Amino acid sequence: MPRESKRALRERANRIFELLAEEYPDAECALRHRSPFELAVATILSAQTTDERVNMVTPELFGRYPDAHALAAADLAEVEEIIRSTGFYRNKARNIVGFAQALVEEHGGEVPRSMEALTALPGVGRKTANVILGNAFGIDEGIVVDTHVKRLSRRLGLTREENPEKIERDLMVLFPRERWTLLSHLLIFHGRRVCDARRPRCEACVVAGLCPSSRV
DNA sequence: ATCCCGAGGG
DNA sequence: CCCTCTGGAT
Repeated sequence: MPRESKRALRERANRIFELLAEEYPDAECALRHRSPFELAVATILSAQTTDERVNMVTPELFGRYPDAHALAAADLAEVEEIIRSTGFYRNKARNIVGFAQALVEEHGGEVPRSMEALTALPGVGRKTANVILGNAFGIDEGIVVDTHVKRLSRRLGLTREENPEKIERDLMVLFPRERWTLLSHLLIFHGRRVCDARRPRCEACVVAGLCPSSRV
């Protein structure tokens, strides 16, 4: 069995992207809020939880603290109480209030638009910054390689690498830049709902026909 | 029992 | 590099 050509691989990869985008039309806006501020805060809260859980607390959170100035002056204990169900709530409360304070003090209350400025802010690492840049500003800086993206990329035969940075490079070559951000969301959605670590449900998978690991 | 759209700190 | 922080889903 001959190895798949680069061209064939790229075509298969982008066909997978299109099928997943069709399957999960709301993947890109699951965390999209009214302003970059809301999106950034919601993204910080989303660490180690689901979008659904974050979306349950954001109405109350942004009802009380509609902008960076309000959140910067918030009472920590109150914020903790509101976001409790998202997990890591003490860290996250400290982070989003500190984030708001940094926005006010260093960026005039606005969310900055560069990877460097974002990752300098409390609670924002590379992954969170990537999501903020992609969803709030349409800037595709890179691909977030979390455990889902890693697992699915390998199962789908998009990479043979193990190292997340090498996986990211392979994916960046395979997909046009304007698909980088959405790709992460699609693989994460699919990883949670269908292609999980324990028992992948190939019979319910829309890209099973394009997947070398599929059992069907 | 185990895993998760992570970041910060020792 | 390894640890901690948390709740919820499965």
